[in-house]
This record gives sequence, structure tokens and C-alpha cells, in this order.
Amino acid sequence: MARGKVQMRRIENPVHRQVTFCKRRSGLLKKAKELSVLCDAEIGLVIFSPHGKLYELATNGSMQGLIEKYMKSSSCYVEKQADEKQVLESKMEVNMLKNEVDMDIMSQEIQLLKNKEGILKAANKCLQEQMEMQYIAVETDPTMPNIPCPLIAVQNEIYQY
Amino acid sequence: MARGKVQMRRIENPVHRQVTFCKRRSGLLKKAKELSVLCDAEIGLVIFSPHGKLYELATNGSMQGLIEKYMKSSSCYVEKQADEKQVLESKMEVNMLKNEVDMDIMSQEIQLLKNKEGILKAANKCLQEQMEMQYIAVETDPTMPNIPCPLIAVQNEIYQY
DNA sequence: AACTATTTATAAGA
DNA sequence: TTCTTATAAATAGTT
Repeated sequence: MARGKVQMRRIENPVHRQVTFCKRRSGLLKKAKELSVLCDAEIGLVIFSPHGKLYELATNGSMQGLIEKYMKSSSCYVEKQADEKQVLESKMEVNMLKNEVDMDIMSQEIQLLKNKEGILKAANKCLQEQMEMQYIAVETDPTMPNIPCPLIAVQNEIYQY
Repeated sequence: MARGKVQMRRIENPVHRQVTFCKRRSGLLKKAKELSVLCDAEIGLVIFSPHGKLYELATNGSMQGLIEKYMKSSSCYVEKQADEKQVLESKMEVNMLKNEVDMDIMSQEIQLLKNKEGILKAANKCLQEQMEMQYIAVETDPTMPNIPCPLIAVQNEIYQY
């Protein structure tokens, strides 16, 4: 823009390129500030040098706020960000539902087993009573051997009654 | 910058301000593109008009990528973003661990109940066998009444054997 | 980093 | 909004 037009392509000479980068970068930042002041506009500008160095300008307060504002104004990024959170949230929801179902099934199984246990215990008690009655009857015939069931002992030990 | 210097403060005339915004905005975008091309720099530029309208430029690909790159280069924002995800992730982890523990406890309860069931069944079988033997003995004394335990029927119905 | 010839941007007007 | 143009500002090449 002075002492010769500039071809609008990458400057190959690295020294030249670096100098131009420095000059135009400050020019761009200045213009951005001017636009912001003159026209009451909010501007965010980030510049990465070819070596990855960051130069930034955010006219009103912090760049974070501006990025958030941008993400609300723009479309896909918001959705993408929301997506990640939503994916996690629905994974969690599915996980909790699955566990609820699993627990329900297990609770039902436990309840069923407890019911069976109650029936077996009652049946057992009934059998034992009947046997006792019969033992009394058998007393009239002493030749009948009285063999106690070994599992009754184990059972009594476990239930402790 | 022509036909009169410009005072570097907000232009009060709204029409004038709008015209200047339009002109300088396009100038700024042009300069940004030029810097990017000439110096091989990556640039992101967002401009909000006073009315909240968004104008943007991202030189390499999408603005998203640039924002991510910026957030990696910058500090606090990354951490905040990561935080939200991490909170969700650890909630999920805690949830899964809790469920694992709960299921373990329930599995143990189920196993215990099954063991009890096995013992009760075996005890029951043993008692029934003993009774059968005694019934045979009682056959020698027909005056002895044979009262079947009603729960044995229920039990047999449930276990279907 | 400074200088300056030129190009470029743009303010005001149409 | 767009075009014009006088002039301010930016900057390429040089020192």
C-alpha cells in the first residue's frame, strides 16, 4: 500500500513476512478498536501468528463473555456444546433407569425367595409337628427306629430358632 | 479519514453512525483477510452491531475450531468448560459405583436366600421320606389317622416337582 | 525502529 | 444503499 502494490498472496520471505505481520496486526487491532468506539460495536478479534502465538482484542470486558454471546447468536456450536452435555446427561438417565429396572427385578426375586422361604419353613414346621405326633404313636411300637433328619440341625443352626 | 479528521468517540448521529459502521466493518474484514493471506495467520473476528447483529470472519475453516484453539491457548475458560463435563462424568461414575455396590448387596442377599431355600428343600425332602417310612410302619396300626400337611401341596405346586 | 512515497480507506456529499 | 472524490490513514520498501 505504499511504494508498490502488494500481491495478495503469502509473503515468501520470512523476514519480510514477519515485519508485515507486525505492522498489519497493529493496524488491524487499531481499526477494530476504532470501529468499536465510533459505532458502539462489540468486537472480538483473535490472531494466531504462523508460529501459534496468540494476539487478541475484546472490546467490552472479557473474551469469554463475547464467545458465549457468539455461541448464543451462532447456531451449530451451541448445539454441539449442548450436545456433549446432553449426551452425558441422557447416558446418566439411561444408566439410572437401567439400574432402577435391575433393582426392581432383583427386589422381586428377593421377595419371591422370601415368600418361598416362608412357605418352606411353614411346611417344615407342619411336617415336624406331624412327625412328632407319629413318634408318640410309634412309642406304642418300640421296634421302629427313630432316625433324626441331619438337615434339620443345619437348618436350625442357620435360622437360630 | 477523508474530508475531515474523525474524533475518536462514539458518533452521535444514528444515520451517520450506521453508515460508518457499514463502511468500517467491511474495511476491517478486508484487512483481516489480507493479514491472514499475506502473513499466513489464522484470524477470527466477530463483530456485534449495536443492535446485536453478528458479523464474523474465520480465516481457516470454522469459527468453532478457532474458538477451541483459543480456549486451549487461553486459560480459565477451558477449565470452566472442562469442569461442567467433569462434574457430570464424576456424578455418573459415583452413580455407577453406588449401583454396583447395591447390586452386589442384593446379589449376596439373593444367593443367601437361595442357599437357605436349598437347605429347607433338602430338610423338607428328608422329613417327607422319614414320614413315608413311618406311614409304612403305621400301616401295622390302622387306627392311626393319616393327616397330610396342607402346605406340602402348596409347596409342590410352586416348585412344580 | 524511523522515514516517506504511495496505496488504501473512508467521510462527506450526491 | 451505492457512487464519487478529497483527504486521512496505513503501510511497503528503504534506511
